[in-house]
Amino acid sequence: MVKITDVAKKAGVSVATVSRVINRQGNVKKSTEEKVLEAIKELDYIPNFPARYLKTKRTLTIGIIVPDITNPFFPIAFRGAESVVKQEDYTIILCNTFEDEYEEMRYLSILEAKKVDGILLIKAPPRSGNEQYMEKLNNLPVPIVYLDRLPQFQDIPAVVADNIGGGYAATTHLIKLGHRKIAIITVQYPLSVHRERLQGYVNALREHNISINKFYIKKGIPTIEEGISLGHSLINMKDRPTAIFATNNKMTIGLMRALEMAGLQCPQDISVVGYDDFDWENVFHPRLTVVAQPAYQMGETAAWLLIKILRDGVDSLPNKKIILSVELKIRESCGIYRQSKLKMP
Amino acid sequence: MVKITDVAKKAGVSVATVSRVINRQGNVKKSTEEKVLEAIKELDYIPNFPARYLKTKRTLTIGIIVPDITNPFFPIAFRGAESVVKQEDYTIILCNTFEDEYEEMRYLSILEAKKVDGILLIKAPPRSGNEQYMEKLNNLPVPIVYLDRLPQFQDIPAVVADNIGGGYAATTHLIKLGHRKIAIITVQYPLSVHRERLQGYVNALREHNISINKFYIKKGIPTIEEGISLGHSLINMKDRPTAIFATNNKMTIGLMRALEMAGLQCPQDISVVGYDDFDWENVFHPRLTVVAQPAYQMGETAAWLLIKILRDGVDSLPNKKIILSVELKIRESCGIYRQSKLKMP
DNA sequence: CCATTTTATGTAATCGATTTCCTTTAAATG
DNA sequence: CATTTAAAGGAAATCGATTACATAAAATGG
Repeated sequence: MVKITDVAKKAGVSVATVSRVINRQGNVKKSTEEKVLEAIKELDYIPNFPARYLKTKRTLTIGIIVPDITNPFFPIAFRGAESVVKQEDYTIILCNTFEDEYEEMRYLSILEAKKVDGILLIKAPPRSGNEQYMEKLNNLPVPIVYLDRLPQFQDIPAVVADNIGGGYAATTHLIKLGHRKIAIITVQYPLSVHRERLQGYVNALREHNISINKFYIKKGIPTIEEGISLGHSLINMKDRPTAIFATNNKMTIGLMRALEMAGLQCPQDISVVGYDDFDWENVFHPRLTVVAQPAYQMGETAAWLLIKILRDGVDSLPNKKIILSVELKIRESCGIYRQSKLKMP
Repeated sequence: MVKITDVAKKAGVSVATVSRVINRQGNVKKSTEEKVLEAIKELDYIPNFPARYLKTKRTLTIGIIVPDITNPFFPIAFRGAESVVKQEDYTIILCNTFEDEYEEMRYLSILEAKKVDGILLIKAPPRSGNEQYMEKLNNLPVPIVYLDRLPQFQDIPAVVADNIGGGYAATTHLIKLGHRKIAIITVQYPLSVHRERLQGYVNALREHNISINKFYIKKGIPTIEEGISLGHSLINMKDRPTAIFATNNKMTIGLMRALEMAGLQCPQDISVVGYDDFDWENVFHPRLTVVAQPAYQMGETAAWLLIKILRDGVDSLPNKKIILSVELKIRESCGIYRQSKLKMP
């Protein structure tokens, strides 16, 4: 492996000079700079980052911790983040936690040991009895920006979507179409995202004086299978809902599957609002009406925040929490409610 | 930051002893080991990886270079790879190239500089006039395993899917349904994957004595927009094909959109076979008949290969190239060809 | 032209671990 | 109990960069 001393020897200068050229700190004569550059090219020299870290304390690496990279929301957010950090020559270590806080803890320690310059964290649901971990999280030696999910109402750098607004928009849309029996399929984890979407749903119902039926509120883990099973349990209710709002994309897929298995047509027999907007949702049928989150922009913004913190410190931020708005995309999975058309089980 | 000397001081031993305990090299008395472990816990010490690298020459980090993480194939492969490397305590730097070989070159240099232990490369299409880069790729100082795409027929460690088989299976399926006018939408990049899928298509047609209509072979870049545009051009042909095989998942989505825009029903008016199998494809309509690749397993296998190389050297491999088989999933997007039902433009 | 300032370059310490080599201590052996 | 052997632990070199400090060379000004 060619190292800085080799370059120095070849160029006939000291390592200090080579270093100065590489890090363009000035105070190098034009002609020597050329000699050094020449030697670097000749030898195909690249500085050794881990060695460099020892003095500079920077790795030019950040970590992104996500619950599940196969959920299409996260790759989009990842790309958003990557697009901004690459301009500063950062590179990203990607970690999957599978919604498991222990995995998150493990990865966090590793990232700390590997001396990443900062972390973008999409939090796994907190486990009860693990409060001292939150304590640790708040005093991490490395800057951290929360993305999408806010574990508690704390004043920490974070980029989130307007989840209350999303839940509210979806539910209001269904109410305006005449639905009164509106169910919700959401996630049971103790995370802001899900609390807030449910809150938006409740707000909308309250505002229209629709009483809240607690049996219409189904919670589970965010998987397709769970979507199927919760979908089934709603379909099989005596007083079956005429519309269902699913607050998670994987559960939405499961719900659609459950409807199909039960022989129910969407939107004729039952209306559905899903969450997140992906390419295929506007092509295959039924075209889903969804709450679209600005996934890419969320990633960008979070990365931008982190870089700002890295550069100017956390106190330089005008406001730590950034809320991005969502958009209801009305397509074909919601119908007008008409008593006559409703099949009962 | 707490370092090994702090631990040594606290435990009343030398740094050498602490190091021996951490790396469990033996020759440490039980009682001293306990003292050291105690001090480590007390001080919350984690070894500094970049510093450690200087002596060990290992970062416990690998790089994965993908063309586009928002294409659902890649997150699945990523997870497969992660699932195996995490057992060896590796962590992954993920790099997106956007099918741009220059981006790939840039990332490769960075990964080299950051001293990753190995690289999993899903190649961007080679640019002409960039042959010396392939030369470099073949003599990289860091072990590399090719995944999915093989730039040339070389004897390098690689894990690929049976693309000829995939193209053949899809086309044969359509032929068996009575189709004779079978078009293909594929990718123009000079990569094995696409060459081979097309080869499978050609093989199947030849085998059934169906002449190859070069106007039925459409090539473009792998995006939804391109799928739409190539779909349009096929639909608008005087002698419109009765079936279309799309060899890329994003182009498949575009194709479906084009059919819809033209008012064509699938499978009644035209049959479609797509590529790759994702959750939603079995739920939304038309349910696509697809060639399913073992994405997760491909990631696993490639990671496993890489780790084997890291452990035992590249010469320890029984065979460098591993081909995994694909599966034709027959669903509802292909119909039996009947002359009478065919609408002509 | 010389004193002084500015610019250019080199020497050596340093970052935080691992590891070789050596010394000390303990255990085993006859 | 003396001697040999094995186990335990420490001192210091080392990995490949950056950088503080020292010094040499060039530029500037009177």
